[in-house]
Amino acid sequence: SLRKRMGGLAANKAGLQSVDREKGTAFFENEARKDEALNVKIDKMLKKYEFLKKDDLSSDLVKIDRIIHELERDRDLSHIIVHVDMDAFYASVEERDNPSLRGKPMAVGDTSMLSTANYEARKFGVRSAMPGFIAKRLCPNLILVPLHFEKYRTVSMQVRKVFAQYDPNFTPMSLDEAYLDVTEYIQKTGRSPDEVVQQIRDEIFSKTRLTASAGIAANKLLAKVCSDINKPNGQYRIQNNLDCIMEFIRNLPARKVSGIGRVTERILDALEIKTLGDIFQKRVYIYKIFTLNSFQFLIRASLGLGSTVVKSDHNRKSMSVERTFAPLSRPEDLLAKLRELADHLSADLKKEDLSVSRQHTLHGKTVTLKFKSISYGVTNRAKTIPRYIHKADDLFYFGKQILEAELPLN
DNA sequence: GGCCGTTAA
DNA sequence: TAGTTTAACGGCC
Repeated sequence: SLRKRMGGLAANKAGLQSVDREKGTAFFENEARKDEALNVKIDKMLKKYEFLKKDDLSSDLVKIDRIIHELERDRDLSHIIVHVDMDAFYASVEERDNPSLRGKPMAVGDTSMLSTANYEARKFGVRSAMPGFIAKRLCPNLILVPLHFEKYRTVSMQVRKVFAQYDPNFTPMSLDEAYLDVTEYIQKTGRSPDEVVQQIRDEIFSKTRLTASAGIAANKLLAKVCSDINKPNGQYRIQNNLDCIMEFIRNLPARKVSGIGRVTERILDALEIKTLGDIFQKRVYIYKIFTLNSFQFLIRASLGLGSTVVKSDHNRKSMSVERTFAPLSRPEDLLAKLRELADHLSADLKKEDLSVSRQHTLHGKTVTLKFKSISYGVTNRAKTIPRYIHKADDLFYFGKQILEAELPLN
């Protein structure tokens, strides 16, 4: 599909949580609304949980343990998977190229949003995805450096060249992160996983003067958790051995698993689940309360199971562009904004077409418009077209239909 | 198919 | 003064 998005109507100040959010702003009000909605959802789950506690769930448990037996039977410990993650990537690139920044709290981004903070700044509670003006209050001496994407892309290409030598089919996850399957390389060279990964990191450093951290394990889920353990500039391995994996998993906070975020953490917490070990213990309740899909995901995590497939080919499913801008409500202003976005998106489409050296390989049939209101509420409106489009005029035309159906805004 | 929510970087 | 952007996926209707 193809999505066309339109950011809207931004404004205001800040919200709060502990240090980084302030009460009494539209942003905070919106956060509070979302929070309340989550509380309601959690309450419902909790009610169900209290009922289930009184039930006899032994037949469910039999069913579940049959599922688990099958998962266990398919466990694959034959791969050595590596997750490599550059340390504070954008910030490190900026420090490298301007040594006067070293040792000082610094973040890459602007007053409205930060991409990365260096470790000095993190000591003050400055985090990525934090607005720069909030960060400035936490750390008045914080130096803000604007983004230099071209530079990060160049560095990323250098790093990827290193990866390719160890696994030609490595999976890049972003400019600064990738999964590698080094099983073959290790068989070929007869060297140890730790040694090989140390060498990858050394090579990255000698090519870029930047440090990376890495996790080594039997699958991607575990490797990803591991790459965080000795960050920055370190690596950690879980042996390809069931006992080692289980030992590692048992007391691991659920939140460490990629895919378990703030909301899922809070839901699990309400069910008295903190660690992956707890997930396994309470598997019957998870089975009864969550969808089958979510149950499968959580139970696999609790067993330390994860994908061992590392491949480079990737099919994009959508492309989008969005902007947050000062409040607008006049139709002609909104249409002008839509025009900009349509032009921008079609240019992005074309750029990717050219990089594959073909013409108009990318096209889509669903156009989505995203609206953000002055109260920070977000709504999407989509329309699927009976043909494929890619031209700016077509994006604008169908975007306009969606927009006009929503007018007047507010 | 449409819309919403969650997650991640 | 000021709270992003892009992509993917799941759930539900």
